[in-house]
Amino acid sequence: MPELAEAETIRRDLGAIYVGLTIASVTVTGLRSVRRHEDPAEFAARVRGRRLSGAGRRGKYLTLELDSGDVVVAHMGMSGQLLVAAPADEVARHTHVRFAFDGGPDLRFVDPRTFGQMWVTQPVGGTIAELAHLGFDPLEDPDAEKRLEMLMSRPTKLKPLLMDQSRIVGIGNMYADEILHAAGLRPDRPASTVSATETGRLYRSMVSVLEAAIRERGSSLADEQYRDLFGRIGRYQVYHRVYAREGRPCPRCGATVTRVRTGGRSWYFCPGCQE
DNA sequence: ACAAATACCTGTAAGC
DNA sequence: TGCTTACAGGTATTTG
Repeated sequence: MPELAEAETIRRDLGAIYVGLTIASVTVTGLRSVRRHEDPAEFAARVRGRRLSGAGRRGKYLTLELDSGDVVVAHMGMSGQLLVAAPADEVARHTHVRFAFDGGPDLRFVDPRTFGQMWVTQPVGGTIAELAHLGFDPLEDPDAEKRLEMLMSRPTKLKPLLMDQSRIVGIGNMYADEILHAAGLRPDRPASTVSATETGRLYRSMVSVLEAAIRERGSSLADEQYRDLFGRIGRYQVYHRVYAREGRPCPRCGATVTRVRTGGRSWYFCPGCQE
């Protein structure tokens, strides 16, 4: 469930709490969460006893760098949470993986829908093979604006384009709608019809929405499924202008926010000021 | 190349 | 009070 802003919030807190600490033990109780490993014991054995040397992010994927050179890659899927816990704390329902640290709190992976997963892998020349298909980061890549411009020659509709992780990473259903509203562009607009001026606006909207969302520690919706490491909800949902606001007035032009369903997914936009 | 539907799961809310 | 249905931020794969 976390998109870029939520993953980035988790990454920063993970780094602050756990980098430098050694993983004392790993307990896997949910086999599906480590499904890339044939044997969950192999995952645990490769991680146990290693010191965490860094906490990174590639799109919505979190990367926990180990002193062995291995990297634990984690994706929250729709419902995954990484939570700090005291060793004595009761183990919550749907807890699939537990890490105990020397001189630090436990880290627990809780994921009811089990779309999330984690695995350990060895990067080759700094590249994680399983993440090699991912596109550019809208905030981290210094050439992000130019790369976005290059994508605009395609006939693809803007929303699926923004959400395509092989082109741009980190943007999901929610932030795609918010970014397109901020840019004043309809989600079904073919990218190839977007002018240079509009592309500039799209780029700046992408940056400003994502940066603001990170400042507010991400978005938690009505179900409050997104939680940070400490179990706290985000604050950016307060600033949402179209997402999950069907039937309400657009804060910019007053027209009624519309929802259309396609591909089993909801698209929210304002028919008044997005063109 | 692109668009839409489906599969993978569980939990919750809404409707009857 | 049940029971059924729709829906939920993710990715990957299949079908048209």
